[in-house]
Amino acid sequence: MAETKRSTGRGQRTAPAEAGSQRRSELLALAADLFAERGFVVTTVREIADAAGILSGSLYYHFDSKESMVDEILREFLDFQQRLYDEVLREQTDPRATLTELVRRSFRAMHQYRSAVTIYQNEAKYLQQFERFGYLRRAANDFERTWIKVLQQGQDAGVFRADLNVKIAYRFIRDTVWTSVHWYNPRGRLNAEVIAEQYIAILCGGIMTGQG
Amino acid sequence: MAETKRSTGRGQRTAPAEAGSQRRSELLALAADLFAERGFVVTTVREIADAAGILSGSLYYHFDSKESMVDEILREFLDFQQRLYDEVLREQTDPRATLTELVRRSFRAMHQYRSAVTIYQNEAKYLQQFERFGYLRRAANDFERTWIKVLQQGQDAGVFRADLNVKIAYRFIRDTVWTSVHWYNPRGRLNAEVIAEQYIAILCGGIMTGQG
Amino acid sequence: MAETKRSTGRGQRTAPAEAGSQRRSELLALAADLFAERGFVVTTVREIADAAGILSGSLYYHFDSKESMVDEILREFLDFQQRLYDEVLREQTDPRATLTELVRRSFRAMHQYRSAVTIYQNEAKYLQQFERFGYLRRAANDFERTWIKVLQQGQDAGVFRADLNVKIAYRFIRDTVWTSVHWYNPRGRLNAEVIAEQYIAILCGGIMTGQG
Amino acid sequence: MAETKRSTGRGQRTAPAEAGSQRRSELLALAADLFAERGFVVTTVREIADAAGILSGSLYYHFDSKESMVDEILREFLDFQQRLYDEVLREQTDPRATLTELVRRSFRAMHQYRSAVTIYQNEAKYLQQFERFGYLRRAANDFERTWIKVLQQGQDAGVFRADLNVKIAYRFIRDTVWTSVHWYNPRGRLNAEVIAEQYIAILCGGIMTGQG
DNA sequence: CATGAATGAGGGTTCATTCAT
DNA sequence: TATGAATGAACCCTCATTCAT
Repeated sequence: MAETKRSTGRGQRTAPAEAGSQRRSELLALAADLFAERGFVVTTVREIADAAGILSGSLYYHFDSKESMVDEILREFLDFQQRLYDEVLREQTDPRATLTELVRRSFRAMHQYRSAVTIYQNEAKYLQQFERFGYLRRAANDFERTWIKVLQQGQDAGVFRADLNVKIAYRFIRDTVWTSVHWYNPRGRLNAEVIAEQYIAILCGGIMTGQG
Repeated sequence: MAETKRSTGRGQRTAPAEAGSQRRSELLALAADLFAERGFVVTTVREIADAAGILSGSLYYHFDSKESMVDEILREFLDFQQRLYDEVLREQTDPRATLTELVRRSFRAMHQYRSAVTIYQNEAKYLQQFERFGYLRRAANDFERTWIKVLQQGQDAGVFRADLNVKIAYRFIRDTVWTSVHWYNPRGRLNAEVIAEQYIAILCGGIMTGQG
Repeated sequence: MAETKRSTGRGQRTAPAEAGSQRRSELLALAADLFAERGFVVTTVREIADAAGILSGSLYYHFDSKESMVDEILREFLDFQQRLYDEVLREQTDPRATLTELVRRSFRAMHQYRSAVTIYQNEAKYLQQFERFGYLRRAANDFERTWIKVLQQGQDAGVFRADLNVKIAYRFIRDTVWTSVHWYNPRGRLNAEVIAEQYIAILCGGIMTGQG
Repeated sequence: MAETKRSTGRGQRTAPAEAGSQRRSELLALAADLFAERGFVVTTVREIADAAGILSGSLYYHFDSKESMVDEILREFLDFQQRLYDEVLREQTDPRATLTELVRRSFRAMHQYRSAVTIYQNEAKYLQQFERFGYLRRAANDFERTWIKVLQQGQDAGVFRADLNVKIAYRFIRDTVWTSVHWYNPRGRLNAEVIAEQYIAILCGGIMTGQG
């Protein structure tokens, strides 16, 4: 029953175990991998529990809901991402350096938070429809503003081509960079740094030699 | 779903209604829009039926299963895409022209088969795990071979930069082009042609002016 | 998941079968008996389904939730009760006659809506805590006002003893009358009419001044 | 609950802590309040533990089960009630005095064992179905016999009206008196004594022949 | 072509209870 | 005495699918 079930109006019932617990982190990592690999909706709490070697009900000792698991996974990544962007913007002033550095660090983030990034890519649209995940949209908007500002400044400074629509260029870069998480293999030959440099090369100079 | 859920193994009863029927196409279009908008797993047959103004059970007069609906949707798009690529390869010989034409027509396909493309982007990985959808993987491989060949030929001919890893370049282009379906608005200011040309511009020449 | 489960924001999803259906009424009667006999919380949807000879999931073709079943059961009874009271107030003007008639018809209602009355007695307090059932409190207040007005008028007219606190008297009567549903046996020797007359006898002999 | 849910049949391990312990009583009082306020089934052991500032598992050091908590609560009240009735019957011989005294002391008991009385009213029917609580039925029967005897004696003596069915009259009184616990507010204006006297007034005025 | 009613498997979640520490 | 983590059974509900009419 939607209504008569939970909302007894008694207390908050925050996540049972403290937010910092060891076990929590382990379980969260497991869940993140499954959500990334198979999809949030399709992954069952029983699968997560199986992966952890416990029963599904036991997960609820640590978490309020399956929902709150993704929530925690995504928030952590988004916070990290936010700090990372802030850092770059503080350190760099040159538009080109800023842009390449944003790309480089995005790839590094992708390497570090691989599952979270995948989940973000795949599930954000679905999750956004629920109030609880409104922050996903806000974060996306913040990131967009950051990139667009850099691109605009570079264009104004004559560093980036004037014939480019910054909005399109932004999407071009964003999609290109972040979608790679879908095939990026952290243990493969093509590590994050290599890919980043290749992407930067194409972005900055295109694929043509100039003599086509 | 016969395969993804029940897997009764009872063999494929042919779809009750003729494959070409009018009503079928309408229902398929409705389903495609919902699958694209909300996701295949999350879209219920009842939602599709609601959209069509009938009851969910009635859908089974037209289709074997929810599964067979996506199947049909994806096959149609993939066939189209195949023909389109064949065409380009027949018409063009110049690597640069081939590449730009592939991009251009991809955008055109995206415009025409918007829902199908979205579904393909979002659900292929999920659907591939079922035998019935093995052709998705095969199609992806075919497309990859096509692009890679073009890129390789261009690189061999000195038209495309030699320092690029063709595999990475391929993925770069593929992701960049096809992911745009997620935000492409067929009724927006930025129509498919405009975006295509901007993408081609970035791809070929990069975003730098050369004086950065 | 509380949030990601239902609220897709698509359409109302009103009770699947029309409100007036035959089968609905049968199922509702079954549910009412169980809710009355065993308690709302303790009665499982499987028990209801078992009683109806179907599977628990099938109940959801007819009803949105277990909650909506009680809702319907209670509303129907409350509406009836409301009409019944209105009728008495329209027909009678003499306080004593009004009061005895209210008692008589309450017993008749109890006979007719036995399960619903029991559910109301037992579960109202629990259900009221949920917004959806706010009308239970409102109905109770309405009924209270009706009785209190009658008692007050009778007291003002010198028909009812002046030393009685009307509020206490009201509760006395209400509890005495309605609680009897807990032991009333519709097929027993003591039928509703007999009990009603006895109760009226006790009540009137008690609250009358002797000169009514 | 060992019996109501698990029924492991493993026999009653004696409660870990001494039956008379201080902490036990505190916990029991807390539990009683919650059981009375929210209902036995609906109250979770976690809620009780929360109220006590400990974890739910810790309750099991003090008590065998949730079941054994109500058990203890109800037994204590029932014992008290039994002694109280015995007392009245020893002290009084006049039917009218006996009856009014029974009412008076019932209200006093209600005041003192408010939560226990509420629980008894609300949950006896549910709990009786479990063997362990068979004594609830026996106690109810004992009480009934007591009242009926008094009523019968009064009727035989010509003190109570002859046209009353003693069984109905008993139920009338019992329900009227005990149900008031549902709205009785120990800190309200209408204290137990006031209500008792009003109830006695109504009752006696009604059931007396006038020549008592 | 469509309805109405059902199936049956599974999903997320709850909760009394256990037990090693 | 209490904690922390888990168990396991049950619960409400969803949904693709079936089928007689």
